[in-house]
Amino acid sequence: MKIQDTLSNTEKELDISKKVKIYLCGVTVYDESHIGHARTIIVFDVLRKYLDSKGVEVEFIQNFTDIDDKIINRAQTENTTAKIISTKYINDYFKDFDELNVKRATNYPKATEHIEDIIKFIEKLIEKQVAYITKNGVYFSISKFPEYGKLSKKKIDELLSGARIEVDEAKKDPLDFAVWKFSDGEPVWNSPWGKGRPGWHIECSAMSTKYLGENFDIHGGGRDLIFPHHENEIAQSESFTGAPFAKIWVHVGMVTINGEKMSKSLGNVKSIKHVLENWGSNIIRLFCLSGHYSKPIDYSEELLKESLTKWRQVETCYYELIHANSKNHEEISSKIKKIGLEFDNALDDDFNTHLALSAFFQLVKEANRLAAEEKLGKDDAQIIKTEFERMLEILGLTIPKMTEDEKQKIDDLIASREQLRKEKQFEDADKIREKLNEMSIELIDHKENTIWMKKENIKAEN
RNA sequence: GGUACUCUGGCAGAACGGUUAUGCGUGGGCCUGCAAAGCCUAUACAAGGGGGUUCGACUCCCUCGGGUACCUCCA
Repeated sequence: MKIQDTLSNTEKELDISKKVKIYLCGVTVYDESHIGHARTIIVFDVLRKYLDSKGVEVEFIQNFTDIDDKIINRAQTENTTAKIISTKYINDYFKDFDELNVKRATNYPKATEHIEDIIKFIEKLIEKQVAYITKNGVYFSISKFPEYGKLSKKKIDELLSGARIEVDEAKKDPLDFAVWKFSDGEPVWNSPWGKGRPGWHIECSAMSTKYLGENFDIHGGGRDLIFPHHENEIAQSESFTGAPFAKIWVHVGMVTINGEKMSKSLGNVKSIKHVLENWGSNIIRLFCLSGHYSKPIDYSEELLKESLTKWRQVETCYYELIHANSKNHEEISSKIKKIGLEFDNALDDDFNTHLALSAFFQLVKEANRLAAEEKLGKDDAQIIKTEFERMLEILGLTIPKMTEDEKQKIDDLIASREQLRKEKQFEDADKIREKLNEMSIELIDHKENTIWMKKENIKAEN
């Protein structure tokens, strides 16, 4: 499997002959998660499920930044503690992402629970003389890391001319960044240098090393983390170990709204909760996977509607497959195999989920075609269903399960409708159909039989 | 201002130095008691502008322009 690496700007082969170790920069828990977070995390979720499906063991670490100025500010305005704020939003996070059918990470380390590790990390940086102490805190000295800027492809003098860097006379270089900030206010921890709290970037260096070792396979996050976050992580970690940090850097493009970035100031942030309520998890996942992960994707009703159309086809396909009972038959196994290969090839080639989805929809179309032509036999359906379910699992799409009781009830209603139709009592027959519609059950009349499908209720559709 | 990425038909989005992408949408049809769903079929002569290389460029090179992101916290 090849993946584009931001650092070398080339495609790199991911070694799947042994356990794959992934570190994903998660969220700062000071507010609701939004659709941008969802995209990054869903992309990594599919990557992970794909590796799972190939039998590759994956260790997946995703941090929570639970100490940060924004959390503290929020706590102050709400007259509460940072701990309460971060706990609340971590709970919200799990609620949202469980509903999005994202598999839980191997571990979700939190900055506040790794202060010891962070302090040890900083101690070594000081020992190696790449970090120094000022009256404000402990700073990493970028002049001690000659390769600074290699990830973001920035030159140090160009960064300086950006002129938007706050001046701190105590720092040796304006670009030096804090690994430890002195502070008296809560929350606060003791350190060998004085009371305070960790800087932002240090937690990821300390925690990734702790859980995954010095050199792991993939380090990822949103594109906006390339600078300064990941650049600084590289500087710290490679200074610490003297060895290369992550093997492959993967960055997921931004979600824009009408071509603009989502931001609080523009007031265009779409929370996951809100979008879930209107569209549900399947549509969101299809939407997030509809473009190449590295490119921006524009959030629009039109695109979501397109995903909805596709989802309806998928639902139909599923119910055609489980009800298939045609006596006719068409040889399809080689075709299905080919589509499955296309799906895998797409993902192997820099994780092209758009092409993988089109392979998936080809499969759906093939099944629906056979059903329409009354040629979907039980055995054929089984062959297609195996492949269909494999893809569904990797993409993280879910078709709601129904109880046997519900199914029986539906079958009974269909049987009485059939009777009425035979007796040409169409008005009464249609009443039953309407009644089923109200239960989100849609009937599909085939020549030989009538089958039903349960349509997911999508609020935005109404 | 700098840096990175990007610019394909109404929208989304591929491949490839020379062949129809594909999907959504739209038109028509099939199926049906009627619907719905689904299927079939037709439909776009697209490549930001300008140059160049080439027998031939959407694909390579140069240049101009547009967009987004980053340069400050951000997935």
